[in-house]
Amino acid sequence: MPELPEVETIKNNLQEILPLRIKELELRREDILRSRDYALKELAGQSIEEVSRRGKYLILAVDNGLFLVFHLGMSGRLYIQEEELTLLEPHVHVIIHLDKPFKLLYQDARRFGGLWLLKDIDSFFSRLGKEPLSEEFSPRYLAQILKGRQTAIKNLLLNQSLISGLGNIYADEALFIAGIRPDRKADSLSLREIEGLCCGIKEVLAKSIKYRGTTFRDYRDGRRQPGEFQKHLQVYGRFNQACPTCGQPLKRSRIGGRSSHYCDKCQQ
DNA sequence: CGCTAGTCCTGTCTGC
DNA sequence: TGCAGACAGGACTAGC
Repeated sequence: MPELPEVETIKNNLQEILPLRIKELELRREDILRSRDYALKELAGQSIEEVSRRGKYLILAVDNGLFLVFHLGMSGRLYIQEEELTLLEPHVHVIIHLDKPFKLLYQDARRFGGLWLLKDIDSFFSRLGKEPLSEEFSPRYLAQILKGRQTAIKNLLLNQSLISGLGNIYADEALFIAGIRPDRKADSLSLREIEGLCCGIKEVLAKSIKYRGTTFRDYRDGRRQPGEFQKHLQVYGRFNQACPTCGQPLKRSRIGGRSSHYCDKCQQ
């Protein structure tokens, strides 16, 4: 699914077309709306002035203080389509009709994603951990959240209440950059390894944003274009292929129910 | 509290 | 070609 770099890319796409005046939000499947602090009708005639991201969530700020929050789950897409193009792809669950020659579509085959209509986003996002690209996300913070944890480091990187925005792809890539096996107990990392991991996380996320995210299958950006970072992945999805550093075939195993990709030789 | 396994969905790929 | 089963980028929960 879209992880931090993919959601950031969509955010950047949408920022270029602001402001967006909403004519109507058409909800084509009720269960996509996860919770609601206000009625859909309140959105009519309002304008979206600001788009932001928190973890893997995309936040559209409406000018009367309301918020539209999307999470794209595994297969969600949020993209613009010309207004006169009435033919819809399957699984388009939300259409935001705009005062412009295009509309904003939310498409999600697996429906793990969803939409929240919120008045107070602070409490909604209070359960999320630090943003990995922020200055606050430091080796010191990482050391603090690893301390005493017996779970595999990979599991910890995916825990959104500790670090918000990392998913399976970038967790594997960051661990490879840092030379740390994904099944290492979190508590067993040295300070040096923690520093390397902190750098690795920031590095891989920043680079992926530069390449507009990773498209394995489903992901598309706000213009419905695939990303390019899949060409730069070093371990994810490369089971049995040569390690980019040492040439040995890469390994794959299951950690916390998720597939993990790593090099037996380069990661300790 | 920490952690694991199961669950929600559909689409795609693999192997028989 | 058909079909069953595994698997997929996430996150919540029940239960130990």
